[in-house]
Amino acid sequence: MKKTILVFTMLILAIFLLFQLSKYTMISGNLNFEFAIASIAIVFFFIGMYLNKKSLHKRKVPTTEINHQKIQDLEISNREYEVLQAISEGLSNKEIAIKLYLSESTIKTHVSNLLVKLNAKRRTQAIQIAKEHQII
Amino acid sequence: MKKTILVFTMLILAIFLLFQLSKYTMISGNLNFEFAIASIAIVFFFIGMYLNKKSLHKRKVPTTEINHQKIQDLEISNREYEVLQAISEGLSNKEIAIKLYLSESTIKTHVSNLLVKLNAKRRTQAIQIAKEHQII
DNA sequence: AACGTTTTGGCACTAAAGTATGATTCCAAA
DNA sequence: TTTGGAATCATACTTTAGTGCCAAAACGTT
Repeated sequence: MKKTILVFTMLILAIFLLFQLSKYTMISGNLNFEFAIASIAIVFFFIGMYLNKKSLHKRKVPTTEINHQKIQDLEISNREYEVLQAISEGLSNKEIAIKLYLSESTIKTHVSNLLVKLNAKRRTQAIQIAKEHQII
Repeated sequence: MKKTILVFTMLILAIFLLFQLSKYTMISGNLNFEFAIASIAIVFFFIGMYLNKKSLHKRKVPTTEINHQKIQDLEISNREYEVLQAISEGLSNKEIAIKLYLSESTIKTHVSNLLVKLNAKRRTQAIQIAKEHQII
Protein backbone atom coordinates (compact mmCIF):
# COMPACT_ATOMS: atom_id res chain seq x y z
CA MET A 1 0.00 0.00 0.00
CA LYS A 2 2.64 2.53 1.01
CA LYS A 3 4.57 1.68 -2.11
CA THR A 4 1.52 2.22 -4.32
CA ILE A 5 0.88 5.67 -2.83
CA LEU A 6 4.50 6.62 -3.39
CA VAL A 7 4.43 5.46 -6.98
CA PHE A 8 1.27 7.39 -7.72
CA THR A 9 2.60 10.52 -6.06
CA MET A 10 5.69 10.33 -8.22
CA LEU A 11 3.56 9.79 -11.31
CA ILE A 12 1.37 12.79 -10.64
CA LEU A 13 4.42 14.91 -10.01
CA ALA A 14 5.99 13.76 -13.25
CA ILE A 15 2.83 14.51 -15.17
CA PHE A 16 2.59 17.98 -13.65
CA LEU A 17 6.20 18.68 -14.55
CA LEU A 18 5.60 17.53 -18.10
CA PHE A 19 2.62 19.83 -18.41
CA GLN A 20 4.62 22.78 -17.19
CA LEU A 21 7.55 21.85 -19.37
CA SER A 22 5.45 21.68 -22.49
CA LYS A 23 3.83 25.02 -21.65
CA TYR A 24 7.25 26.60 -21.34
CA THR A 25 8.37 25.00 -24.56
CA MET A 26 5.32 26.38 -26.30
CA ILE A 27 5.77 29.89 -25.06
CA SER A 28 9.49 30.05 -25.73
CA GLY A 29 9.02 29.02 -29.36
CA ASN A 30 7.74 26.01 -31.26
CA LEU A 31 11.10 24.33 -31.71
CA ASN A 32 10.59 21.39 -29.37
CA PHE A 33 6.90 21.05 -29.91
CA GLU A 34 6.88 17.48 -31.18
CA PHE A 35 9.18 16.44 -28.40
CA ALA A 36 6.84 17.74 -25.72
CA ILE A 37 3.82 16.03 -27.22
CA ALA A 38 5.75 12.79 -27.59
CA SER A 39 6.80 12.93 -23.96
CA ILE A 40 3.24 13.29 -22.82
CA ALA A 41 2.19 10.46 -25.07
CA ILE A 42 4.89 8.09 -23.85
CA VAL A 43 4.30 8.83 -20.20
CA PHE A 44 0.57 8.23 -20.45
CA PHE A 45 1.14 5.17 -22.57
CA PHE A 46 3.12 3.59 -19.77
CA ILE A 47 0.70 4.78 -17.11
CA GLY A 48 -2.05 3.04 -19.03
CA MET A 49 -0.05 -0.16 -19.23
CA TYR A 50 0.87 -0.02 -15.57
CA LEU A 51 -2.66 0.51 -14.31
CA ASN A 52 -4.04 -2.15 -16.61
CA LYS A 53 -1.51 -4.68 -15.39
CA LYS A 54 -2.39 -3.87 -11.79
CA SER A 55 -6.08 -4.34 -12.28
CA LEU A 56 -5.66 -7.55 -14.24
CA HIS A 57 -3.33 -9.11 -11.71
CA LYS A 58 -5.85 -8.87 -8.94
CA ARG A 59 -8.26 -11.43 -10.30
CA LYS A 60 -5.83 -13.41 -12.40
CA VAL A 61 -3.99 -15.98 -10.34
CA PRO A 62 -5.47 -19.49 -10.04
CA THR A 63 -9.11 -18.62 -10.29
CA THR A 64 -10.73 -21.62 -11.90
CA GLU A 65 -14.25 -20.70 -10.94
CA ILE A 66 -16.72 -23.56 -10.85
CA ASN A 67 -19.53 -23.17 -13.31
CA HIS A 68 -22.52 -23.88 -11.11
CA GLN A 69 -24.90 -22.96 -13.89
CA LYS A 70 -23.41 -25.70 -16.05
CA ILE A 71 -23.99 -28.27 -13.33
CA GLN A 72 -27.66 -27.41 -13.35
CA ASP A 73 -27.82 -27.36 -17.13
CA LEU A 74 -26.48 -30.89 -17.19
CA GLU A 75 -29.10 -31.83 -14.59
CA ILE A 76 -26.50 -33.23 -12.23
CA SER A 77 -27.98 -33.73 -8.77
CA ASN A 78 -26.22 -33.01 -5.49
CA ARG A 79 -25.33 -36.59 -4.78
CA GLU A 80 -24.15 -37.15 -8.28
CA TYR A 81 -21.93 -34.14 -8.00
CA GLU A 82 -20.42 -35.45 -4.79
CA VAL A 83 -19.69 -38.71 -6.54
CA LEU A 84 -18.19 -36.84 -9.47
CA GLN A 85 -15.81 -35.03 -7.16
CA ALA A 86 -14.82 -38.30 -5.50
CA ILE A 87 -14.16 -39.85 -8.90
CA SER A 88 -11.90 -36.96 -9.82
CA GLU A 89 -9.97 -37.60 -6.62
CA GLY A 90 -9.17 -41.04 -7.95
CA LEU A 91 -11.34 -43.05 -5.60
CA SER A 92 -12.84 -46.44 -6.47
CA ASN A 93 -16.57 -47.10 -6.22
CA LYS A 94 -16.03 -48.99 -2.98
CA GLU A 95 -14.01 -46.14 -1.49
CA ILE A 96 -16.64 -43.62 -2.51
CA ALA A 97 -19.31 -45.80 -0.91
CA ILE A 98 -17.39 -45.82 2.36
CA LYS A 99 -16.74 -42.10 2.22
CA LEU A 100 -20.40 -41.23 1.67
CA TYR A 101 -21.81 -43.99 3.90
CA LEU A 102 -23.58 -45.66 0.98
CA SER A 103 -23.57 -49.06 -0.66
CA GLU A 104 -21.44 -49.72 -3.71
CA SER A 105 -24.62 -50.37 -5.69
CA THR A 106 -25.76 -46.84 -5.10
CA ILE A 107 -22.44 -45.45 -6.23
CA LYS A 108 -22.63 -47.50 -9.39
CA THR A 109 -26.06 -46.10 -10.10
CA HIS A 110 -24.83 -42.55 -9.59
CA VAL A 111 -21.76 -43.14 -11.74
CA SER A 112 -23.85 -44.65 -14.50
CA ASN A 113 -26.19 -41.66 -14.47
CA LEU A 114 -23.24 -39.28 -14.43
CA LEU A 115 -21.71 -40.92 -17.49
CA VAL A 116 -24.95 -40.46 -19.40
CA LYS A 117 -25.33 -36.83 -18.31
CA LEU A 118 -21.73 -36.00 -19.12
CA ASN A 119 -21.87 -38.00 -22.33
CA ALA A 120 -18.83 -40.04 -21.28
CA LYS A 121 -17.97 -43.68 -21.80
CA ARG A 122 -15.68 -44.05 -18.80
CA ARG A 123 -15.04 -42.34 -15.51
CA THR A 124 -11.70 -41.08 -16.76
CA GLN A 125 -13.45 -39.43 -19.67
CA ALA A 126 -16.00 -38.02 -17.28
CA ILE A 127 -13.18 -36.33 -15.39
CA GLN A 128 -11.88 -34.83 -18.60
CA ILE A 129 -15.28 -33.58 -19.72
CA ALA A 130 -16.13 -32.22 -16.29
CA LYS A 131 -12.89 -30.24 -16.32
CA GLU A 132 -13.69 -28.85 -19.73
CA HIS A 133 -17.03 -27.69 -18.42
CA GLN A 134 -15.26 -26.27 -15.40
CA ILE A 135 -17.56 -27.98 -12.97
CA ILE A 136 -14.79 -29.60 -10.90
CA MET B 1 -5.32 -10.58 -38.15
CA LYS B 2 -7.19 -8.32 -40.57
CA LYS B 3 -9.04 -6.84 -37.65
CA THR B 4 -5.84 -6.08 -35.78
CA ILE B 5 -4.34 -4.30 -38.78
CA LEU B 6 -7.49 -2.23 -39.18
CA VAL B 7 -7.51 -1.24 -35.53
CA PHE B 8 -3.91 -0.19 -35.61
CA THR B 9 -4.36 1.78 -38.80
CA MET B 10 -7.23 3.67 -37.20
CA LEU B 11 -5.16 4.31 -34.10
CA ILE B 12 -2.24 5.73 -36.04
CA LEU B 13 -4.59 7.93 -38.02
CA ALA B 14 -6.19 9.20 -34.83
CA ILE B 15 -2.82 9.97 -33.34
CA PHE B 16 -1.72 11.83 -36.42
CA LEU B 17 -4.91 13.88 -36.42
CA LEU B 18 -4.41 14.74 -32.77
CA PHE B 19 -0.89 15.90 -33.47
CA GLN B 20 -2.03 18.12 -36.28
CA LEU B 21 -4.94 19.40 -34.24
CA SER B 22 -2.72 20.38 -31.34
CA LYS B 23 -0.29 22.08 -33.68
CA TYR B 24 -3.12 24.16 -35.10
CA THR B 25 -4.37 24.99 -31.66
CA MET B 26 -0.93 26.12 -30.66
CA ILE B 27 -0.43 28.37 -33.67
CA SER B 28 -3.84 29.96 -33.49
CA GLY B 29 -3.40 30.93 -29.87
CA ASN B 30 -2.81 29.19 -26.54
CA LEU B 31 -6.43 29.11 -25.52
CA ASN B 32 -7.02 25.38 -25.87
CA PHE B 33 -3.55 24.30 -24.91
CA GLU B 34 -4.48 22.16 -21.92
CA PHE B 35 -7.20 20.52 -23.88
CA ALA B 36 -4.84 19.39 -26.62
CA ILE B 37 -2.33 17.98 -24.17
CA ALA B 38 -5.07 16.22 -22.27
CA SER B 39 -6.36 14.66 -25.48
CA ILE B 40 -2.97 13.27 -26.30
CA ALA B 41 -2.61 11.97 -22.78
CA ILE B 42 -5.99 10.25 -22.74
CA VAL B 43 -5.55 8.64 -26.13
CA PHE B 44 -2.16 7.20 -25.26
CA PHE B 45 -3.40 6.12 -21.89
CA PHE B 46 -6.00 3.93 -23.54
CA ILE B 47 -3.58 2.71 -26.18
CA GLY B 48 -1.29 1.57 -23.39
CA MET B 49 -4.12 -0.23 -21.64
CA TYR B 50 -5.26 -1.87 -24.85
CA LEU B 51 -1.86 -3.15 -25.88
CA ASN B 52 -1.11 -4.37 -22.39
CA LYS B 53 -4.33 -6.33 -22.27
CA LYS B 54 -3.57 -7.91 -25.63
CA SER B 55 -0.09 -9.02 -24.68
CA LEU B 56 -1.18 -10.37 -21.30
CA HIS B 57 -4.03 -12.40 -22.73
CA LYS B 58 -1.79 -14.31 -25.06
CA ARG B 59 0.18 -16.15 -22.40
CA LYS B 60 -2.37 -15.99 -19.64
CA VAL B 61 -4.86 -18.77 -19.96
CA PRO B 62 -3.55 -22.32 -19.47
CA THR B 63 -0.02 -21.74 -18.27
CA THR B 64 0.66 -24.83 -16.19
CA GLU B 65 4.29 -25.59 -16.94
CA ILE B 66 5.13 -29.27 -17.10
CA ASN B 67 7.73 -30.44 -14.64
CA HIS B 68 10.01 -32.47 -16.88
CA GLN B 69 12.47 -33.01 -14.09
CA LYS B 70 9.80 -34.74 -12.05
CA ILE B 71 9.06 -37.13 -14.90
CA GLN B 72 12.67 -38.23 -14.86
CA ASP B 73 12.77 -38.44 -11.09
CA LEU B 74 9.84 -40.83 -11.20
CA GLU B 75 11.71 -42.85 -13.86
CA ILE B 76 8.79 -42.61 -16.26
CA SER B 77 9.89 -43.63 -19.75
CA ASN B 78 8.82 -41.95 -22.98
CA ARG B 79 6.28 -44.56 -23.90
CA GLU B 80 4.88 -44.64 -20.40
CA TYR B 81 4.47 -40.89 -20.50
CA GLU B 82 2.59 -41.07 -23.78
CA VAL B 83 0.28 -43.61 -22.21
CA LEU B 84 -0.15 -41.39 -19.16
CA GLN B 85 -1.24 -38.51 -21.34
CA ALA B 86 -3.70 -40.73 -23.17
CA ILE B 87 -5.12 -41.91 -19.85
CA SER B 88 -5.66 -38.33 -18.76
CA GLU B 89 -7.58 -37.73 -21.96
CA GLY B 90 -10.02 -40.37 -20.82
CA LEU B 91 -9.10 -43.07 -23.32
CA SER B 92 -9.54 -46.79 -22.67
CA ASN B 93 -6.65 -49.23 -23.00
CA LYS B 94 -7.98 -50.38 -26.33
CA GLU B 95 -8.25 -46.84 -27.64
CA ILE B 96 -4.73 -46.06 -26.48
CA ALA B 97 -3.50 -49.20 -28.23
CA ILE B 98 -5.08 -48.06 -31.49
CA LYS B 99 -3.77 -44.55 -31.11
CA LEU B 100 -0.18 -45.68 -30.54
CA TYR B 101 -0.31 -48.66 -32.93
CA LEU B 102 0.31 -51.14 -30.13
CA SER B 103 -1.47 -54.16 -28.69
CA GLU B 104 -3.72 -53.80 -25.68
CA SER B 105 -1.36 -56.11 -23.78
CA THR B 106 1.44 -53.60 -24.17
CA ILE B 107 -0.74 -50.79 -22.93
CA LYS B 108 -1.69 -52.84 -19.89
CA THR B 109 1.97 -53.40 -19.14
CA HIS B 110 2.70 -49.69 -19.43
CA VAL B 111 -0.27 -48.77 -17.30
CA SER B 112 0.70 -51.28 -14.64
CA ASN B 113 4.23 -49.89 -14.51
CA LEU B 114 2.89 -46.34 -14.40
CA LEU B 115 0.68 -47.14 -11.43
CA VAL B 116 3.69 -48.47 -9.52
CA LYS B 117 5.85 -45.48 -10.40
CA LEU B 118 3.13 -43.00 -9.51
CA ASN B 119 2.18 -44.96 -6.43
CA ALA B 120 -1.44 -45.16 -7.55
CA LYS B 121 -3.99 -47.90 -7.25
CA ARG B 122 -6.11 -46.91 -10.24
CA ARG B 123 -5.74 -44.90 -13.41
CA THR B 124 -8.03 -42.21 -12.06
CA GLN B 125 -5.75 -41.85 -9.07
CA ALA B 126 -2.78 -41.76 -11.42
CA ILE B 127 -4.35 -38.78 -13.18
CA GLN B 128 -4.79 -37.01 -9.86
CA ILE B 129 -1.22 -37.70 -8.73
CA ALA B 130 0.25 -36.76 -12.10
CA LYS B 131 -1.57 -33.44 -11.92
CA GLU B 132 -0.26 -32.81 -8.44
CA HIS B 133 3.25 -33.42 -9.71
CA GLN B 134 2.45 -31.13 -12.66
CA ILE B 135 3.64 -33.64 -15.19
CA ILE B 136 0.48 -33.53 -17.32
C1' DA C 1 -52.73 -36.73 0.77
C1' DA C 2 -50.97 -37.22 -3.93
C1' DC C 3 -47.23 -36.45 -7.04
C1' DG C 4 -42.67 -36.18 -8.95
C1' DT C 5 -37.88 -36.27 -8.20
C1' DT C 6 -33.97 -37.80 -5.74
C1' DT C 7 -31.69 -41.18 -3.36
C1' DT C 8 -30.98 -45.54 -2.19
C1' DG C 9 -30.11 -50.46 -3.08
C1' DG C 10 -30.13 -55.33 -5.04
C1' DC C 11 -29.14 -58.79 -8.68
C1' DA C 12 -27.32 -60.63 -12.78
C1' DC C 13 -24.31 -59.85 -16.40
C1' DT C 14 -20.80 -57.94 -19.60
C1' DA C 15 -16.84 -55.24 -20.28
C1' DA C 16 -12.71 -53.12 -18.82
C1' DA C 17 -8.87 -52.68 -15.91
C1' DG C 18 -5.17 -54.45 -13.50
C1' DT C 19 -1.69 -58.33 -11.91
C1' DA C 20 1.68 -61.90 -12.53
C1' DT C 21 4.77 -64.24 -15.21
C1' DG C 22 7.46 -65.14 -19.03
C1' DA C 23 9.54 -64.25 -23.45
C1' DT C 24 11.51 -61.69 -27.49
C1' DT C 25 13.62 -57.78 -29.75
C1' DC C 26 16.31 -53.61 -29.91
C1' DC C 27 19.71 -50.39 -28.60
C1' DA C 28 23.17 -48.08 -26.13
C1' DA C 29 26.73 -48.30 -22.74
C1' DA C 30 30.39 -50.84 -20.52
C1' DT D 1 30.71 -58.75 -27.05
C1' DT D 2 28.19 -58.80 -22.98
C1' DT D 3 24.81 -56.41 -20.18
C1' DG D 4 20.82 -53.93 -18.83
C1' DG D 5 17.00 -51.14 -19.74
C1' DA D 6 13.12 -50.15 -22.72
C1' DA D 7 9.56 -51.74 -25.47
C1' DT D 8 6.84 -55.20 -27.22
C1' DC D 9 3.35 -59.02 -26.76
C1' DA D 10 0.90 -63.15 -24.83
C1' DT D 11 -1.78 -65.97 -21.62
C1' DA D 12 -4.26 -66.71 -17.51
C1' DC D 13 -6.52 -64.78 -13.72
C1' DT D 14 -8.61 -61.47 -10.30
C1' DT D 15 -10.72 -57.29 -9.44
C1' DT D 16 -13.28 -53.07 -10.75
C1' DA D 17 -16.30 -50.76 -13.59
C1' DG D 18 -20.33 -50.28 -15.90
C1' DT D 19 -25.30 -51.68 -17.73
C1' DG D 20 -30.13 -52.91 -17.28
C1' DC D 21 -33.91 -53.62 -14.79
C1' DC D 22 -36.43 -53.13 -10.91
C1' DA D 23 -38.10 -51.35 -6.55
C1' DA D 24 -38.65 -48.94 -2.32
C1' DA D 25 -37.78 -45.29 0.85
C1' DA D 26 -37.21 -40.15 1.46
C1' DC D 27 -38.33 -35.46 0.48
C1' DG D 28 -40.38 -31.32 -1.14
C1' DT D 29 -44.29 -29.18 -3.50
C1' DT D 30 -48.83 -28.38 -4.63
